[in-house]
Amino acid sequence: MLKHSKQRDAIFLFLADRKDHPTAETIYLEMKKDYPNISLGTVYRNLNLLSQQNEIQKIISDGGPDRFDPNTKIHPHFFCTQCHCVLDLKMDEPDMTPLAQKEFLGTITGQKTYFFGLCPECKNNTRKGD
Amino acid sequence: MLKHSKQRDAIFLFLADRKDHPTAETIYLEMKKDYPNISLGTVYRNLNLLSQQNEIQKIISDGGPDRFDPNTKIHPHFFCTQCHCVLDLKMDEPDMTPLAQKEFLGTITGQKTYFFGLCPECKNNTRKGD
DNA sequence: CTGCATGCAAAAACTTTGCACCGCC
DNA sequence: GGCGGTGCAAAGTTTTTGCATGCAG
Repeated sequence: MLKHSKQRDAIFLFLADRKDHPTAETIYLEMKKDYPNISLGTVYRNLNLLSQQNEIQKIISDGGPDRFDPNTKIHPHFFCTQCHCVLDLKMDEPDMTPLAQKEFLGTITGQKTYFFGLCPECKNNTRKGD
Repeated sequence: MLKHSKQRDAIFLFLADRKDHPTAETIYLEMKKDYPNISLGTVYRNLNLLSQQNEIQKIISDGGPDRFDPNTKIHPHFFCTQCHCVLDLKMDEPDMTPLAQKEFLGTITGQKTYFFGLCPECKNNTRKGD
């Protein structure tokens, strides 16, 4: 179990309230309002510590900065290729590890699933002729 | 359809023979043997072009450099947390897009699934007491 | 006091890009 | 000759890290 520190607890609590999968930079800027002296390095250090302890989840992204999710359950994320938003995606049976483990000789301990496409909003705003 | 160029074709053909999901750097170094003047920028440019055209697949990784796979079908990859190798993982029903699309109001056009854990080799080499 | 955590800034790691030149059609 | 592709190097972006200081137990 990870020890506690003021900043680490604050980062964890801050993230717990967010459903928008913020980046380290966003977290840093937002936290500065309450902790004016906090540094970006500390934010990165603690986000990495927390995700290593599986207290938060790191969302790896292609190109842009990584994002962070307070929900550590295995669940897929959706990346909009147009507006670049990142959404949670609800589906039955998101955990494919039992199925994947069946034919695999190693040991599976984690899974990340990402979908790509147009988010509901971009889909509606995109009409023929655009 | 993407036009052809000597280097682009060579990169594509080089990758087609590899099953180890090399990084851009590896591809660059290996290709230098046959194309001594090729540059890392060209390798990156063409790998990006090819993956945008879905002629190859980019494997996003946490921390390390991205990797590239000649197999563009939806299939999961496995990252060993110990030796950091990247393997293809065989499983039934790797394409979850129909299931994910069912409850999602946007449009899903792609999927990437990554598993993490110990690869078969590392599992065997890790015994109690290590 | 002791040790871990922090702030700061520099550096590292990876990737993209501007530009002049080259080669193909 | 025109145009896209290339090589080179510089710059960009994101993340990590070394080090002196700070704070909690």
